[in-house]
Amino acid sequence: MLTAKYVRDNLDAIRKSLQKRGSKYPLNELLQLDEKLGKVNRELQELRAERNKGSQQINMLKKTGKEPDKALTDSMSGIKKKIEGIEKDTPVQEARMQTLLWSMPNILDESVPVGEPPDGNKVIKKWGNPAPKNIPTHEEILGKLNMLDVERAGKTTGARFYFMKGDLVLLEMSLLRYVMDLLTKRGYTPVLPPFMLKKKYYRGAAPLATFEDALYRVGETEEASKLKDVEHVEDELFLIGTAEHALATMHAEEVFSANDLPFKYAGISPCFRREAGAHGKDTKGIFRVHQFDKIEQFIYCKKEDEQKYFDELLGNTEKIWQELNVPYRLVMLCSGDTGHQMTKTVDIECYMPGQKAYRELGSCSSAGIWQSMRLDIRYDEKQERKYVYTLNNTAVPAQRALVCIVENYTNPDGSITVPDVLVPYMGKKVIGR
RNA sequence: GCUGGGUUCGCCUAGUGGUAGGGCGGCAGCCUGCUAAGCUGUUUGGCUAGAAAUGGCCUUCGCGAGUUCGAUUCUCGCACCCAGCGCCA
Repeated sequence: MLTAKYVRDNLDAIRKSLQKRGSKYPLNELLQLDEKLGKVNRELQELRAERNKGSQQINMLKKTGKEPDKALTDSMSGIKKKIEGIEKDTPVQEARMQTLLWSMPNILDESVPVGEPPDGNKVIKKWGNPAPKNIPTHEEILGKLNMLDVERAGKTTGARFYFMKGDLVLLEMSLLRYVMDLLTKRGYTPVLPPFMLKKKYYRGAAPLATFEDALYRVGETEEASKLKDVEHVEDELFLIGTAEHALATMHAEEVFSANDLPFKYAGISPCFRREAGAHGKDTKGIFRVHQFDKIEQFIYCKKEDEQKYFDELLGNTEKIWQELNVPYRLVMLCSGDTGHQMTKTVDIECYMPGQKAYRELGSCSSAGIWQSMRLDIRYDEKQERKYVYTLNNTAVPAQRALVCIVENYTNPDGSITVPDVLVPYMGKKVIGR
């Protein structure tokens, strides 16, 4: 549950973090509102205590067969009126309070460098030897092999959709199965989640702003369409933008014993994104699309294990790209680039020889307790009940990874060499020949 | 879509217009002494007093509204779950 108490208890850190992010979040409004509501709450508590006492008196009298006298019933109805008077004014303020709490950005980790992208981001590791190549775009290469058709998909569905065909489809399946096998060996449970979530739960996994420019809405009811502005309409579904969001909601409203943790999941799902803010960027091919398949790693753990599992998640992804033999680098995102609900993020960027640039192929983040507070996911340890820490990292985004493999493995004759680790899954060493 | 049943602490379950009880599990302690058991307490969230130990109060029976001095209980609306029927890959 989200409470103002959390804000009071972490006020210094929150204030510092908001400043670091350059956020316009109205913290002062929240604090003033909290003070006001606190006062009202204390007043209400006293009145309720009085009411409960009076009710007990009446109860005792009735049990002994007596009726309460007029003085008592008069004072009781007086208290009732006072309570009703106070309660009448508070819902609007409380709703505002909830809005403020829900929309508060996460507290940035100490290690996040201050700055704005792209200059503020820091390269923290490099692997492999990037070598630029003069080659056609992936769309041309795959188009010639009759494995990719974005034109027909553009006609039937729209821009940024695609038909993948032939061995390219099998290559994707090989890639996904290879990654899933690697993660399973490392103790991750494969999960095929629902591809849609109720807003009530989705808003606990990702900030509300996501709904406008990133998510597709489905299953709108008549009531929902009439009451678009009302927060409490729950009967709407949103297509997931990533399995992370489904995996975060999977354990909503649960309490674990400390011994049960951690939970390690490998979620596999299509991802649906509106890409509203990306006009003109990566418009060719399947590098940036509205629908793509992805395996996502997700961990629920105790506070003290956060760093350990962050490193583990990152290590898994590094292992995958090392085995695929693609040069990559790790980039620590700066304060201006770190997502609203994350405490810190390290991007993995793979080298694209054709584009002659490193491109983002995944994001490893800690959400701290941002998600678990909103989704009520806790664990008991000793006498205390604590919020679970949630971490997530891309394992492999299939379409983007295929672009990367095509650029790295394309041959002069137009065929594509299958990476060694995928050969057992693919059943051949070259496709398109 | 229709009809019926349900939603109570981490899990299971009782209950009633008047302080929400029991079991299991967890945690803390005691006793004991050996591969386990027994006993006691505790187990929604928050406000408040105190240096602390520890108190006091409010809140909590899916959500919202109503009736009432008082609602977990009665009434109305909503959500979700389950079963059956219908439809269906």
